[in-house]
Amino acid sequence: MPQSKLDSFVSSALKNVGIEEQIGYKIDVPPRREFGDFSTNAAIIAGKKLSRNPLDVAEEIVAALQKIDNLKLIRELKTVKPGFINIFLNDAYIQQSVLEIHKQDHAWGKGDDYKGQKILLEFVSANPTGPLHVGHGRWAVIGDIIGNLFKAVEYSVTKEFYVNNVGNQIEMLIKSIEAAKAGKPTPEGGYGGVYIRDISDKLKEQSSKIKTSGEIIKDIINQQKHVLSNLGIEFDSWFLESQLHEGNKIFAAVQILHDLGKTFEEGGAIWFKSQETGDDKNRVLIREDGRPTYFAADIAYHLDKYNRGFDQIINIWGTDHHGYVGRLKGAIGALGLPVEKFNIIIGQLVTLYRGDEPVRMSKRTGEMVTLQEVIDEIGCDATRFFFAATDVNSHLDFDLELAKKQSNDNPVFYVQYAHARICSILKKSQSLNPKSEQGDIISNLNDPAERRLMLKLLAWPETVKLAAKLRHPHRICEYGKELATEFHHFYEKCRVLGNSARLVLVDASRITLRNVLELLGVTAPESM
RNA sequence: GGGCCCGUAGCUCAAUGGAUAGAGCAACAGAUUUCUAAUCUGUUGGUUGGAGGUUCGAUCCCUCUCGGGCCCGCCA
Repeated sequence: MPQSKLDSFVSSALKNVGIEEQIGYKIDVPPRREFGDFSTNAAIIAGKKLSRNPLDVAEEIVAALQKIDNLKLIRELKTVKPGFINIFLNDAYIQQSVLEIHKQDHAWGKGDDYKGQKILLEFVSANPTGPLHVGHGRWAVIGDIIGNLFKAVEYSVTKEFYVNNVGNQIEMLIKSIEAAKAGKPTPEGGYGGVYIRDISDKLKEQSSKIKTSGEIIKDIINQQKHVLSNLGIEFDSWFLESQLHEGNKIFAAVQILHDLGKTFEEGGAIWFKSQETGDDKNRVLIREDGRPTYFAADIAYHLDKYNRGFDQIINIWGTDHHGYVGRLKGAIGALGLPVEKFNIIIGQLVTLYRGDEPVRMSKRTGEMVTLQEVIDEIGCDATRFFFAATDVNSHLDFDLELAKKQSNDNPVFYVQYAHARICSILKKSQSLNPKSEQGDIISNLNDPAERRLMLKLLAWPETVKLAAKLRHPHRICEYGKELATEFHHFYEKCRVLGNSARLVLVDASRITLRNVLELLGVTAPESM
């Protein structure tokens, strides 16, 4: 597509001015239309490198580009101000590229940049001590879409959910349920809330299949799975912490650290020398009473991930775990594993509001808004789009009132509406115009609105590539909104029915919008 | 006390170091004999928290500062 093609042109033009290496220039869509369809700062950077006037360098690059392209892709080149090169594309090239969209159809936007690389993506990993809440929803959606982005660039992705089904929290859960069953108050540090009562009520029923603590946990996990599936999310792998205990993998991992001289004993406990890796203090691996800590289990878990042979291991964690990042990376390094394969995406938390009032989540009282309630209230599509549309580095204020209220002019509907509108046109065109022919009609697309729409369509593959590289699902949402805007604009300006070239363009828009929504896991309705 | 993230229009958020900082919502004024008005066009709205610095160029990088969120367990 134009941008990647221009990129190869510019990089070979740079050789003509004596720049062979990567200098980190960019090819952008400029802020104003009169600056061209694309622009590059290559001459500015090259000028600095060569200690020459950037404008002179720009002229030379332009001359080289003209020779390379031979007037096929580029209609005009302009050098401006500090040394930008503004690029105007040939209409014919843009028009022909639109035909490419039809050929690629479902593959349109996908690439094979990372073909064959195996990647493990772990996210959500909520404790099986209660229902998923709104906060989990953010990671669920973000993780799922990052997974889709990775697949779009041909990573082989495994989506994994780690279940902490061992430890104090589980014991506390069982105690809380037993207390509720006996009509006693919630124990100190225990869990409250309706779901605890639900479980204890179930336990009282003669017919209930749920009896043991293992079954209680399993039931909670199944409920979590169910909610995720209501959001369109299926994990490839559910990794139970108990597997590590049963397989004796935790002690094995600690043994490796011990053999490498990374542990010591003090106060009856075995410690990891995490201070050597930059931690504030050393951390316990095996407690005084012989039980391993969560940290030890997590080390074993990540060792297991490495042993499964992934090229990249990625975790999505909330910022409440950020302090733990260095420690775990330190342990991985201490094991002699390649730390650079391991990346943790830290996301900011969701603050829930009901109007102006923040809704405090309390474990104790169990006062929380569950993910399922949100899905029930605003629907799967809106929930996904809402969580995906914001950079994970930003705090997200989730106002339930607003989410409900907006459900009618929520951006997701704006994008879906464009798709539905298109389907309606195409349906109508079939009855009016049973044969839509090919040929050179595509060259009739000369209206500015048509051109803008075409250029936006052609930006799709680059958008996917960049979003995958930066792991930024929100860029896909942004693109969806922009494309919908361009389409609606085009629709107002240009009558489609009876115009074969425009029908081709509309169908290309349909394909692109559908692929956008597909990547986001949002339905692409044919009517609304 | 130490660390991580954030601060952009009234509100919710965009902007891979680029050109005159953009959308949606809200407010105001318009557009429908016409392919879906869940749409479009226009107006109002900004010292990018503040002060320095680096750079041809800073919302973005560095230093300081103010404000907000989160973390600093032999919890998970």
